[in-house]
Amino acid sequence: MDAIINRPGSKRARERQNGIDRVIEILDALLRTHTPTKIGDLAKQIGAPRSTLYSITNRLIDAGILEAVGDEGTVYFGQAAHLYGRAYADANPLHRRCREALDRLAMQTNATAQLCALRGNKYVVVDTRDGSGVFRITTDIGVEVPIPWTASGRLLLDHLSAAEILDFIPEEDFKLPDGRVVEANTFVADIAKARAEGGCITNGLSDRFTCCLAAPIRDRRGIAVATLCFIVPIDSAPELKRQLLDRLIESAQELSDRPVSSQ
Amino acid sequence: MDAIINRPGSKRARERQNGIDRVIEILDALLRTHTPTKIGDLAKQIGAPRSTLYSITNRLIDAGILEAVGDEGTVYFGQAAHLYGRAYADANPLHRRCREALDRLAMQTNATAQLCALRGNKYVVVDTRDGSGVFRITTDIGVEVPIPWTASGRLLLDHLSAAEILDFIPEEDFKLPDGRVVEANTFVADIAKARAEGGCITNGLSDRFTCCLAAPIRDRRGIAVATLCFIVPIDSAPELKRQLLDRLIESAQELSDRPVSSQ
DNA sequence: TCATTTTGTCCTTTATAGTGGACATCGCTC
DNA sequence: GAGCGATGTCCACTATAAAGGACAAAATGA
Repeated sequence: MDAIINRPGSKRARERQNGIDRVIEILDALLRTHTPTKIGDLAKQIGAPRSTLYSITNRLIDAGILEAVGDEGTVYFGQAAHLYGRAYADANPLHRRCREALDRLAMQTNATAQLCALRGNKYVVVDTRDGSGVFRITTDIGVEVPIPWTASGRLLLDHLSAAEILDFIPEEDFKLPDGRVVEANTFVADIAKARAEGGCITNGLSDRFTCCLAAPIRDRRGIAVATLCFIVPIDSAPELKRQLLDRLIESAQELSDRPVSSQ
Repeated sequence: MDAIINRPGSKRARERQNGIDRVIEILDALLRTHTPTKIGDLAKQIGAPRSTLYSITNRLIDAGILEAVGDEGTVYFGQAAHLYGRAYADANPLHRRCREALDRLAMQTNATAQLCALRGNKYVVVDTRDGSGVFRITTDIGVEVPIPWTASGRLLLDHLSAAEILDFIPEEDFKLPDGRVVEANTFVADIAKARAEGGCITNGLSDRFTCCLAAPIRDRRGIAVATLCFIVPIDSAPELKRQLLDRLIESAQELSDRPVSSQ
């Protein structure tokens, strides 16, 4: 009722799956894979009979939600999916305003500006504006990333207790891509610190060369529903980082709802 | 096999509908309505039992494909839909290149530049760049418009015979919003003329104040899969219109595949 | 060349999900 | 307060769709 939580990847190995659930599994699998995929591979990935997959994907292709890509038997999202997504982005007031903020931030600073949020128990980039600067190690939109790998992740779990945080994040997500492990206690402390400071800076976390700066966008209740962030080279001057973070915090605050009082 | 045709609105009044078809109906209804809608209204629009709609929409909300909007019982597209759509737009090479072309065109000319295509037997705007000029009577992305109302429509049916064209377009779509009726023969002649000239200009068609300029993007087989267009005030100088159209034609040709030869 | 895997389609079976009611709550208006 | 429509939930029934094979054809590799 009040959770921002939906878990697309919740594993229930029912014997016989509902068609709608299969559709959802297919779409999520394609989003994870992030590349056109063969029907047979899709079937394997979601553990469904091939015959079922053929039947469902053909219907989705007819509807334009999926498209047969190029020459060889692979499918990916179709034009209808694009139209649905644009309808969402155009109608959602917060999203609209965030896009404008991203435009401004990227334009003024030449850094890559991103809008990030939770999807299930992962972090995803929802929108990006690539700065005109050369530096560009950017996560693709929609790709799920373990929460502890990110600065934004340290803000988005703001409202949870230490126990809830550790319960929310899968064990294995604390292992960074380079093999290092984020200590649970350190992570919880990071979150508290980020909350106190109203923003977060991480250096060389998800990869060795990037510094991520993030500030929270909050709803009336004070819960962080999204973050604005910058991606800059790790060797940027500390003063510059501080200055960029301040800019993020300012923008994010403008995008936040007034805490409970008026209305 | 070789048709760009999918008819989202094909009316089959089956007694008992498949869940997946219901999902497609729901998504298309929301796209048509283009606004958050109450479950009961959705049920009426697609002719489904309310109980079914509650069950399906709740599942789609869990998956993030739909979202409960604001306070009062309405639903609309959700964040997952946005992510799917971005995945499509980022992965589709033609779409990527078209976006860049739109950016350039809108930037250089200050006019509103659009990417248009067919969806079933209607015309839709797939993407837009609003020019910095004040003039802005823009169709929303994804909203279906009768083909005869548009300049692009006169290019997108290029490859059909007169009979096929008239068979493809619903009778009632020839009636313009102001009550005038586009003569079938005139329309077919318009298409031939547009094909010969490699572009199309319409004045005051879908509304009294706008002039639409369009040029076709073709695949290997020479079929127009999309169009680039400009929206300008109807009283713009003819030389300007001509100049803008030439620019469109040039860009559209660069985006077109080489006609069958190499490869 | 033959062996092996993958692909796309088709068919039968049976668990199940979409129906179409009923029902209790609301929020209206008169 | 009565009358009315809309809302959200629940339940039993049965048409149907997901399943799980089988099959031919195409692709792959040895």
